[in-house]
Amino acid sequence: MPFDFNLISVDPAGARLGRISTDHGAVDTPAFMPVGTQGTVKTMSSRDLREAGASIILANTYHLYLRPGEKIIEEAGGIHRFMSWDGPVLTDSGGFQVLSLADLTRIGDDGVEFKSHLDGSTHFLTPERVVEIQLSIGSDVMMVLDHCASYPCDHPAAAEAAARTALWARRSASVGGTRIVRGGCERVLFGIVQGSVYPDLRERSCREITALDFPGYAIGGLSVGEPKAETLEMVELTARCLPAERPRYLMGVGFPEDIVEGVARGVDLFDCVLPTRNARNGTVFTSEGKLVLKNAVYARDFRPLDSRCGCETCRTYSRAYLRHLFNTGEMLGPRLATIHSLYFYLHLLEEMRQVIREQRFERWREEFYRRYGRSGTKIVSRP
RNA sequence: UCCUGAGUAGCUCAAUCGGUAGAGCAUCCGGCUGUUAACCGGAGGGUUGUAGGUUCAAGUCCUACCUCAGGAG
Repeated sequence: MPFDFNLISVDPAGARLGRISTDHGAVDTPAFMPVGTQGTVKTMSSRDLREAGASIILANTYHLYLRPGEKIIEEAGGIHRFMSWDGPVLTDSGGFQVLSLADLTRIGDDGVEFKSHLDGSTHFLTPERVVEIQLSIGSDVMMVLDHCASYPCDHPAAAEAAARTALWARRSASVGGTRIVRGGCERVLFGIVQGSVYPDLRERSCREITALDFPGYAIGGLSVGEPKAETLEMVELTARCLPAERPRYLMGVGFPEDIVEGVARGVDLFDCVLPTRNARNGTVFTSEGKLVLKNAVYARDFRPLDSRCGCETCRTYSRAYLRHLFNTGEMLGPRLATIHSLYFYLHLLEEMRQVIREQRFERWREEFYRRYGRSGTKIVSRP
């Protein structure tokens, strides 16, 4: 089945229900993509991911290119076979690494020069080369190489990054178009909108990118340090400029409340390291807010992490036990915490799909905040 | 009983010629947004075994005692 996006319904509030079809299966949207940068969602097996409710995962072109190298993944039969994940895979282009590895990069209109964070070797990546690498990796959704500007970023610099992103989008699409059939599977290329926090730049970027007719569009360069109100304003504005019949992907977002607000503004796809990274570092997300496992209050708290959760961790283990695992440095701790937080995220999205289907997203959102807290960062009730 | 060595933060140890006590771990608390992250940051915590002495000044030098370890008998 070729790539397709079917917009099923739109809630009166603006939230969208849809379905993405790929040769590796379907993704009901709005959806959250667990981040598996190096071809693994840290601590999670493929079966764990399925049981947590994942339908699509994200991997990173830059990291896989450095290690093990895209040729090895190609020899293995592609990323799906290599990591034994038969669902859809989206690969990020490495555009974010332009920002996160800023000390090791030099950027020009031709492309980006990376100094490998592993061995210091230098690599020059062009937008064309990044598409070719992703074709070798075998992802279902490829992202164009973009220039993700830092924050704060003045207007001229943001304009330059957005213009470069548009130039690179054209060059990316010139490799084989925006839909490429390879190995019996259709691979699609998503464009990325930039423009920092400047409405005029966001609008211009939208026009330039959508002119290239990508099968999907990402909103990039947000949640890089700007105030939340600005993030939401940019999401809202950008979503309005994007074609309704194509999926919209808000890159790198976010906290549960950020995702709820993104869905409310018509976003279909999200990814973020927060549920996995924070879990490994001892903080999990629950229906009542975040829970910092290492805190002493949980030493004798024998309740599950989240009484409303049905994950393996919550069905089997207590807060006190998880705290013990973290305090002793046992590796089961990060694993059980990751299982929980991903389950929580993925089921939060499932819940949102349900209420959009039933046209009651707005009321549900109020209920969510009553339980979770407006700030979304409160410590859950003490024992 | 004698000889030698050692007693400093909860633990393991630093501290120059005598100059006004630090670190790692542990504890407690934060942070983490397209992963350079099982990571990073902060805080609390001391009558330096006890009692004297020398000195402007003692964790440091001297005396006695206490405790521990090793050795001798």
